[in-house]
Amino acid sequence: MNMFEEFAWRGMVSEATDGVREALGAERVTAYIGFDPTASSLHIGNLLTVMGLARLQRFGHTPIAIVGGGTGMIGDPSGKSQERNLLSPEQIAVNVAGVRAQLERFLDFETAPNAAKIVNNADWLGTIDVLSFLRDIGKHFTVGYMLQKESVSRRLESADGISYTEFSYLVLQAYDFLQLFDRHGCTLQMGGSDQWGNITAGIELIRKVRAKKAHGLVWPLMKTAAGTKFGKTEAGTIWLDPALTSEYRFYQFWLNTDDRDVANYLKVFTWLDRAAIDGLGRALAEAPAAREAQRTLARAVTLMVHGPDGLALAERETAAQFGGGDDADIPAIVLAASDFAEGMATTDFMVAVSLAPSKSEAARTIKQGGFYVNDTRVTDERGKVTLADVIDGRIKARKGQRERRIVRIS
RNA sequence: GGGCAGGUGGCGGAGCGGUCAAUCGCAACAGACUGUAAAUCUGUCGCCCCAGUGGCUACGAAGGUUCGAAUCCUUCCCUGCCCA
Repeated sequence: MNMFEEFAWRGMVSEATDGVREALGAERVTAYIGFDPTASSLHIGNLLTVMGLARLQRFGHTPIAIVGGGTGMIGDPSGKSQERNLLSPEQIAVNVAGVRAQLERFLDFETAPNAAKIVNNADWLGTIDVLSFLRDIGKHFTVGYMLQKESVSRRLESADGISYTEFSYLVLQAYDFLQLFDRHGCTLQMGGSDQWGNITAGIELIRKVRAKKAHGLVWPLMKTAAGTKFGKTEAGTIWLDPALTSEYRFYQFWLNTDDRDVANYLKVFTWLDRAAIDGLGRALAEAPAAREAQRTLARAVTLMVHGPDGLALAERETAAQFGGGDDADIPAIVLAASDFAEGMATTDFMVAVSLAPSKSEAARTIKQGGFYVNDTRVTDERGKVTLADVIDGRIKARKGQRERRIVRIS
């Protein structure tokens, strides 16, 4: 099975240029994917992209990750309904460094002959002057062509419009492809299907100025069965950086995967082969409550992202949170005993342990019967938490069925 | 530069002088059910308190009219469409 077929069965081919399949089967290809440095950490939406590069490398091809230090200054209109806020150059520099460090965990940058590379498009976008850019690159794009791009046309039809800045993005990304073609012999660009327009623009540019054929391959945008955006939860984005999303939360995200999505996720986010994934699909159909498939998914992805120690941490905390484990494995919040000398208002307590964003909300949760101290439902929203609630130096607090906190009193 | 239409809560979108902290949908939160799933049903969904026919802040910004303004007027900022 060549790489294209592998991608196809994993559901990672949405559109591809003619000849990609043959090219990937016959030769050693250099391919790239872009990463937007909009944050200092990658999130699980990017993980899909990272896996694309990692798979590419395993098939003997050479992956290039391009960190968009230049294009990040502009903002890609694809898939965005509104103009983006521009980040400062300093912030982008910080983000580029963070993203680069994370990528190094997934790709092999050492082993020849197909070691991965990371490049920053600020290297060429930051140095080209306006006149050269307009003459040498801009000349190859007609406005009509650009207007036809879905990313542009949709924004034109929206109430917000599109600025000249974002309108130009397409050309910048096309120029990236040309640069990588010239510098690294890169002939394939991959990405999510929202990138198709940008990718084909690059292919066109290479054809026009170098008279060479380049390729594109995009996968479908990941959606959840429930129709929500993949990778977002109530708590926000799931980041790869454990400082932003703990190993436990990361693991839990995968464990809570909808039955209908789990097979797709296994294909995309793990290295498991077809037989293993089919087997897990059967297990899920026969014993859905066991959630064997979800468990395998959560273990595999957590191991890959956070390593064996991170996985162990996540599993210990899971055991503690959902029975059977030791409470000591749940990170405790420390509050001073003096705060409780005269009792702390329950609503203040909830805010202090971040189980409620405001006292009003805390009071509401209590009224609705959603707050528990030491597993006993609290009924008085104007009551207090006192030292009498401390058991073995700790207070257990819980909102709803799943949000738990261990508070250590010192 | 001219004309027209707009800027309302996380999003979409009502309201167009008092009864508006603001209809409704989505998202979210709690409860029931359950498999830490989905679907469904119920409740909630600006902040604060001494919890009330309570206080405060908020309908792009700043002023003004009025007993009273998200709603009227003025200026400014921003967006879309059309014309130049």
